[in-house]
Amino acid sequence: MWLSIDPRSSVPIYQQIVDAVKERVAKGALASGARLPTIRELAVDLTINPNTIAKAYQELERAGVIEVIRGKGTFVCPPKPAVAAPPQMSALHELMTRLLVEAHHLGVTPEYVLATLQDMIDRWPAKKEEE
Amino acid sequence: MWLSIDPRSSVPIYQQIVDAVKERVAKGALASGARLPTIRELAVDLTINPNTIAKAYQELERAGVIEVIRGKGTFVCPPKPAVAAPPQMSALHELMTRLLVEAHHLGVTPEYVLATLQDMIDRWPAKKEEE
DNA sequence: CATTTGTACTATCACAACTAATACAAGTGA
DNA sequence: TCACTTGTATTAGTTGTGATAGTACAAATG
Repeated sequence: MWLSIDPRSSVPIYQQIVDAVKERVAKGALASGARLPTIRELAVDLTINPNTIAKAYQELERAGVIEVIRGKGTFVCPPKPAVAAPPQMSALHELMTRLLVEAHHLGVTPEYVLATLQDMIDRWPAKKEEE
Repeated sequence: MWLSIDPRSSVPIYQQIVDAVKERVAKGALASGARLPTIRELAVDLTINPNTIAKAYQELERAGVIEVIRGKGTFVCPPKPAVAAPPQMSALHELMTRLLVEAHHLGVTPEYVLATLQDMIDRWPAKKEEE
């Protein structure tokens, strides 16, 4: 299947699902319009409660990542138009601060972080260069 | 004072303390050798239970950020030597992935993330240029 | 040796995550 | 229209974590 969950992780199951779907969409592994498994299917597949899947899907819908249609299923939303600095930029800012703070305590220089991030972007699966 | 805690946050209090201290150390606001408040002082100051502070300090000690000495107090550890790629690099890798994934769903381009991070590094309080 | 500082332990409360079971609502498709 | 599929809602119960409270202990200071 396309999802692996660790029930023993301290990260809630529904959050793991949210993160996994977000990452797959961002990397292009789940294209716009793709259909996700139904709540009941996924529940059987991962042997977890349907309510937990439902919670994850609701979270993803609030984030604007998927669209949920009763009787049909759930689908990946079209990508947002690129924006320079959205109001939620502070969330990204916070992530970046945490990144630099963690790096500092691991003895990693900011320059190395920057270079590694650049490299990661270059290798990003959904790169548009070849389109 | 030097710490503000939000008891209503979903982030555990002890975690807020850990994050705040780590950030201050990384930014140079808490220099190596600086003495932190005693557990009991902080507990009174923040009107929270001493056990909670103790938990935060233990976590910080495990992370190698502070050194705890009975009868004396707790002190900021000397900085780690700069390293290219430590074994814990995967933790940073994960943070960077999350950063790029979140950016994608906010409609922010990787290039903008990179530029903002560069800017953030330039403005980092503990910059060594003027030494 | 009194004091200061951190450590350890046990009990208790509150809350969030998860499970479970059931009933309901809305759209599909013949 | 009607059986079916799909998501939604509700209620109840279990479990684990965070936090409080109180007490006792250990180690270094001066």
